[in-house]
Amino acid sequence: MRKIYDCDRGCPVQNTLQFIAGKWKSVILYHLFKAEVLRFSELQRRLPYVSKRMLAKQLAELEADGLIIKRIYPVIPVKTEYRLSDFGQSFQPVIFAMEAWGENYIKKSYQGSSR
Amino acid sequence: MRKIYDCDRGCPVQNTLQFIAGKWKSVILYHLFKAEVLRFSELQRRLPYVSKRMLAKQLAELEADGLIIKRIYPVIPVKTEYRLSDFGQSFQPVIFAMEAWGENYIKKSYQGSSR
DNA sequence: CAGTATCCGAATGGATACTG
DNA sequence: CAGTATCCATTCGGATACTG
Repeated sequence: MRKIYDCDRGCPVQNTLQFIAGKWKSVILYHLFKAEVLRFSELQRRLPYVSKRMLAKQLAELEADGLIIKRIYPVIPVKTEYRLSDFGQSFQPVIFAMEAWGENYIKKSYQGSSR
Repeated sequence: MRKIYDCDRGCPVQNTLQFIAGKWKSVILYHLFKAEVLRFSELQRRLPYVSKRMLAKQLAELEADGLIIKRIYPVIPVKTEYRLSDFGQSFQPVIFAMEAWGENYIKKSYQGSSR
């Protein structure tokens, strides 16, 4: 993902994936849809299994692709905030479809045998 | 993806991703939604930028997870067919949301400046 | 606080050759 | 045809230490 040479420009799904297929991108977007605004440390708390290094990298890519907006407050210690851009907002149907599937899956898993 | 230790069991999106986050899985599913049944070679033609090795691996994982069904015909040369299982079908809303986003993106890209 | 730099082992994935 | 096996370069990603 991200690289143009491994993306089929004619395939709609590929076009979508080039933006959200990063290892943790969909989850980051999901949390931003839920919370509107999140600081770096708040994202860390929501994704405890993701290293700081990876989180920073995924956020940088999302920002470079224009899905999220980073706001830095020049205070000490530094404070940053991340939120979805309009472009990022446009992925709502995709992320919410994932959420819906996952919620249904969890529900069924608790009711008895999964799938 | 795939590994339990990098999946937050409480996050719906993570639950979904553990099945479809493989590098080419969503695209494979997408083509199976479109075509119903596809042979290995037909999938290769639809994903020319994916190596045979990778395609086989992704298909094996999708089958192991129960999203697709593989049918082997004992003829020479061998013939195999892949199709979605009911479980695989359940991802339709997710895959179609990706398709819809991608189609809209492509349309806008051709109309003028992208995003 | 919010990162970045460096080191380094682990995993990824292409190319090629081989098989029933 | 539909894979699998092997080799090997590249990338990934964790741990740790450092910075404005």
